[in-house]
Amino acid sequence: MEERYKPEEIEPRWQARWEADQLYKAEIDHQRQKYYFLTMLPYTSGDMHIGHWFAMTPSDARARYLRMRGYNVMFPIGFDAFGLPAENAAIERDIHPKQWTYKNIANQRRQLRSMGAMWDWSREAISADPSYYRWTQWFFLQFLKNDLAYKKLSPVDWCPHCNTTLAREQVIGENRVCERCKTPVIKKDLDQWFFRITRYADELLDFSLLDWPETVKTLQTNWIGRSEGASVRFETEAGDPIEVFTTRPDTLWGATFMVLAPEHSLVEKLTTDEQREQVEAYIHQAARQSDIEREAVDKEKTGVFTGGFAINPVNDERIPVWIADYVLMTYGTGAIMAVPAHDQRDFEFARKYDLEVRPVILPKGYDSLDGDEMSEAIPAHGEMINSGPLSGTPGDEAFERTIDFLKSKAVGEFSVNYRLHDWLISRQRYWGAPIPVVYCPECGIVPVPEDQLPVELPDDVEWRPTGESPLKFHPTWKTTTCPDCGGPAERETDTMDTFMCSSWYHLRYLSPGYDKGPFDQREYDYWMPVDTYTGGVEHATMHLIYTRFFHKACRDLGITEGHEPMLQLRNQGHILGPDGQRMSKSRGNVIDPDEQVAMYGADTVRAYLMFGNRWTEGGAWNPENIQGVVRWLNRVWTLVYELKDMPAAETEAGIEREVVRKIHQTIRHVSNDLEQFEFNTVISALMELTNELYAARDGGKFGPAELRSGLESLLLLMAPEVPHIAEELWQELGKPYSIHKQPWPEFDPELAKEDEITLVIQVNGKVRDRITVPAEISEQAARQAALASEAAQRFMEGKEPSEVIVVPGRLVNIVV
RNA sequence: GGGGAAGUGCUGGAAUUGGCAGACAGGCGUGACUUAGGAUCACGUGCCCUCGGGCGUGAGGGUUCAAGUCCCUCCUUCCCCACCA
Repeated sequence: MEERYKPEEIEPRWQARWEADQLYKAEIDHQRQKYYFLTMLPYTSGDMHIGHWFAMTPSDARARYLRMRGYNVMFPIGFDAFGLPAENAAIERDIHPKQWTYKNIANQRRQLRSMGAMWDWSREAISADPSYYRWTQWFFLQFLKNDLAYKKLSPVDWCPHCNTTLAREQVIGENRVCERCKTPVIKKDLDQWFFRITRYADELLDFSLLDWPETVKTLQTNWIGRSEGASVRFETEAGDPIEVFTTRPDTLWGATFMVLAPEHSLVEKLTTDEQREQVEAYIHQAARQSDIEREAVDKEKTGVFTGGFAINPVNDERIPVWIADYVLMTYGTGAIMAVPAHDQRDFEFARKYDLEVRPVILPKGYDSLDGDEMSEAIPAHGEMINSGPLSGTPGDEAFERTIDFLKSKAVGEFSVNYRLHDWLISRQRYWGAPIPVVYCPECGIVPVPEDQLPVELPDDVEWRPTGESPLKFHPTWKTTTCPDCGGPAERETDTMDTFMCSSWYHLRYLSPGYDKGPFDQREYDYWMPVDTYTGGVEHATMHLIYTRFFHKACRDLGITEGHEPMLQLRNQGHILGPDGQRMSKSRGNVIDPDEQVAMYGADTVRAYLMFGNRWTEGGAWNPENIQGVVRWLNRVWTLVYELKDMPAAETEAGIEREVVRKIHQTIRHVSNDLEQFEFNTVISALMELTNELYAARDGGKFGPAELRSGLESLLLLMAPEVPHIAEELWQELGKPYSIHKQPWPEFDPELAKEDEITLVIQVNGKVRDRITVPAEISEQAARQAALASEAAQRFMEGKEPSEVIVVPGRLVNIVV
């Protein structure tokens, strides 16, 4: 047996053995407590970089630890394979998206295998496989059947030259031009599919069942953006209702004008002939500008008077109606009542266009307010003034009393508004799951019957850019017959948002080959919900909201059980390039895991990723610091091989006790830190134990038998983090295969206990002395020992202590 | 503008959650050993000092016997969202 540590020799060997033995296959076992450990699946737009390893290998270590603790752990993996980046990359390289994607999958699979993780490959799922997206389509049909999916007109960014929809990232620069042909992009209304996620907005705000990071909960809460207020019906002079949402109904009497979004449907009708030219010019410009460079924080408010007027329902006052781009069609109703005295945006607008500012709230500290004199809006709450019958209402009753007033006059009521919109799932793209619907001139929208799923994506399409959606362009694909009447019909040519595929992949892992449903109920009953989910925080508001919605919607359809799909969530940070910048090919700072594994071995890379940065923080990849891990593993390796040649020796009782103590302290340390996702201190604790074993050996008083037992404990604690070397050395010590089937070492608090401690002696909070005392020292004895300290006495300068604080086992502070 | 996270040696980072600041590593320095290896091993390494000690966790203030940790004000960096009515 070669004695040098050669990871390139041992790692592939053990990986092959583990796989041949199906060591990590997760099967239902009702005798054991299950643990579903999920890590976000990779997207297949290229090769993996070290950031994937940073996300996955610590998760693997924790999953392995739980397995050794006796849990029946499922740790599955798959590929998120549909979507626009794949399609674009394919176009760039002039290769079919499918071919390109599956080529990437093959390489990613190889890369993932080289990690030595405990993936259960028998549960692999790929979202672009027909056997997978058949069920993505099936979920769509369930939503459609139960009124959770609907169609409506919605604007998209459109390139008039390429004649195609553009995704947000394909619209570039301040002038918003098409990334391909540089033509200015326009908005175009298309009939698209939506999911009613807003129906679940309130439930999604409830995180009581979740052990999730506060940051993610806050991000989701803000994203959903619930605000309470009133919905109030204004009317145009012609009698058309203009519905308005306001969080400040108490300021209704101060509404001196209204503002509509330029896209609002009533603009056309309200606009008078004199104003028409100006209004149309503004609308045209706003359509181009509405999304431009929003970073321009203090952008000056602009707008145009329509010439039309509306009636304020609380006082029947006639107020002018303007349009302005600071009112968004996508929030609320696309129309606001403007109260310049109490809203800063309205105030700026009013001053600019010389509109009336009328104070109707008198906050504490003000005797009176004069609209002409004000220099900014006063948003504070307070007593209502100039408010007709409600004048004099105190601030804390203003909201409710106004609502009551609105109800009594039947012009408004309490209302809740959300920032969250319904989920637009239509994509005018090729590389996605086709939406399983046909359009029949006789029967309208007809769902494809479930027994005809999947609606397969054709391979023989022109996927190079032609100005048409590839599915529309296909000569025959969209031509079909109506499932209802049998007449000629056309297929929907849009595909589904790829977030739809990833909203339920954790369910497909349960039974990836199952063909009677999206998952096998037996597997669901045993494994679900996901116990731990790990991945990047960048998914906080998209994927992680969608998957929660998906689960809740499916629960209401009787498909899933429980209220949440993933109980515990932990996010890792990002690994940056050695230059501290985000890794990118153009910067040339990408760290390729293949190269690192070839250079150092997978175990070293794994351990370094855990050791080098805090997992939740990430940081720059430092090519020097990895040497510490290289040396550590070499030292462990050397120590195991040195054992063979060690002369027999008696171990001194004290030494053995010390090592055993260190082992048990390390068990506690490593166990706690793995539970807490604090991987850097896991590795440092293992290094400390290694150093302790070396020190004991070097003392010459540590016999081979004791060293062997110390090493066995060390290897067991190393098994989750560095699985290959642990397995190899475990075998070298003559222990039975596999170390990964061994139970986690038991922690014994008695054995971890220190006999002696260093008692810190402070005078007035400053450390003056340290003495070694028995660990069990009484408070009284500690106090006496401290007062007896010469150093302490010197600093007490003969004064009497006014107070002596004893922290048992730690320190004594003498206050004089 | 709103929200979130974080500021500790030359670097990555520890600190039992209010109790010895700098564990464990990297780097650097000095030395040992050399058939030179991706070496290895030993010792040292926050700053200042009159060698008693003094000062030190972004800045300033506060609470406390005791603050990296708690409170207030401010500064800096990174991330997310952005006219939210």
